[in-house]
Amino acid sequence: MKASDRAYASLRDDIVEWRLAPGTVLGEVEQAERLGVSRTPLREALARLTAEGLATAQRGRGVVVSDVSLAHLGELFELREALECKAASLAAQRGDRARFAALRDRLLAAPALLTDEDPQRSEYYALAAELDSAVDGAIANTYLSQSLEGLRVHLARVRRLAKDDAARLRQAAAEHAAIAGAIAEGNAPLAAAATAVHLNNSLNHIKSVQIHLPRPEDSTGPAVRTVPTHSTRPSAPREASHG
Amino acid sequence: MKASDRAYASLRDDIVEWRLAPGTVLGEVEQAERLGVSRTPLREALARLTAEGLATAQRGRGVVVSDVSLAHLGELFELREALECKAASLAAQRGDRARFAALRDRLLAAPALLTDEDPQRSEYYALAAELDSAVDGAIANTYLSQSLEGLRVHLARVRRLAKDDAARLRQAAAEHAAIAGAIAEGNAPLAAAATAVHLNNSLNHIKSVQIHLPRPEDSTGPAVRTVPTHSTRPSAPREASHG
DNA sequence: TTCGAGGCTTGTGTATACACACCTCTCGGC
DNA sequence: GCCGAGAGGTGTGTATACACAAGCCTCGAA
Repeated sequence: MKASDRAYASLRDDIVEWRLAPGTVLGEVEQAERLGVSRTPLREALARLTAEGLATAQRGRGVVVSDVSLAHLGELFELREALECKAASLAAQRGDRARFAALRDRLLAAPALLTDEDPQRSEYYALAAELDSAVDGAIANTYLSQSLEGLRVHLARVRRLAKDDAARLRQAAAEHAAIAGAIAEGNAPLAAAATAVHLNNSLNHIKSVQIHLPRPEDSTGPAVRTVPTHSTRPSAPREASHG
Repeated sequence: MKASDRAYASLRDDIVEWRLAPGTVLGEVEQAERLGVSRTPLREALARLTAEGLATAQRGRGVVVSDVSLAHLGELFELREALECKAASLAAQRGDRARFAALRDRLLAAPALLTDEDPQRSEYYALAAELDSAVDGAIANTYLSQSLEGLRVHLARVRRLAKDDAARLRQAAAEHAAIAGAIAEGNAPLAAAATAVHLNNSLNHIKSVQIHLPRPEDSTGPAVRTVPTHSTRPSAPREASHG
């Protein structure tokens, strides 16, 4: 594997797993030494992270780990609603119904996975990822799939804010099952609606749990895509409204 | 300005303006010499292009200008519908109504801009860009704005396929005016619907004009985002269905 | 004591050199 | 005559050195 790939994967994991906190300055020399690569591949890794929105290039200070805040969370979920509702709708039109029916049944049985023996809930999250993957395959749209993929990186990072308890995960499993069921029935509007419901509940859950976040005022500006030379709006985002 | 920025901007323009055709191999040494920069900043430029989806990294052959085909166009417009409908909806909820009312009126008067003295239709496209910009400002969502911005690069490239005539542009202006009007009224569902109508008409227009495209079979795989190591699906996309 | 200017230090931006991998062409063997 | 292996060449991947810009600390003057 290329050194730049290793550096990218390592930094990406460190950010998603919160080993690198938001606001951390990613000095080229420092990170290059830490990861055991030279500055050239590290710069490529930083460029990819910046393009993905996990890091932000700041004038003079170099690249810093991008901020995550409740304010940005509303924005993130608005984009998520746009993409995932569309994806669910397309999957309902094009997907393999049997596959989604099977996923629905497994999701309905998911509460059994939430045992004390799996504190990481890895089995549950694997099942949710399987649904994501099935939707990806069903929509047959590279642009949309890759946008979703880019979004999921941010969502994995945000998951640490959610502090999902067993009750919430049971509810989420039911919501996922509803989505899978709607897709299995080929009911596109229902699939989109079920997705909207699920996202709304997810966001409300995170908001109810996480009232305060570190550094809500220092907005380094989130980014979900490469932005050539683009304005980073410092204003406060409004309340997200789903409907 | 940094050399990498210059290289990026230059290559980006060359691709969007079709001076670099799809499938063109962007050799590092060759392009570095052509643009008068060293390989290091050029590699950064190529990485940004690849992240944006204008170029695709191919194993062994380096980076090539990504392909554009009618098949991919349907996928692109599906993503566009997801993002722009959401954006229009949010703008209707949050936008400055007077601003959009003014835009609506100017768009209704836009057919007067389509004179023979402006074969590039630059005034018209500037007005359309102004609507985009107003929506961007109104939605107050950095994630969504940047996703839209990334999309517009591809749309500018595709515009060359559209061969918009005056009749189509007059119709498009009316559709844009409908969108602006719905936003001005604060009617979110109507704004989304008007956007869906406009996109559907745009896509159908392009399809009706461009039946055949160069190299529809050699699918180098489009990408609208950075993709770490991601599957490029070779299958043919289905018909886009809007509504 | 405070403000400003200048030098130092740190870090990014760029160029270039080197290593390695893959592709290709050719030659030899079957 | 065809297939395979090896050598050469092209091009990417990586490391490193150098230049420059920005920030900071310090020293001097008001």
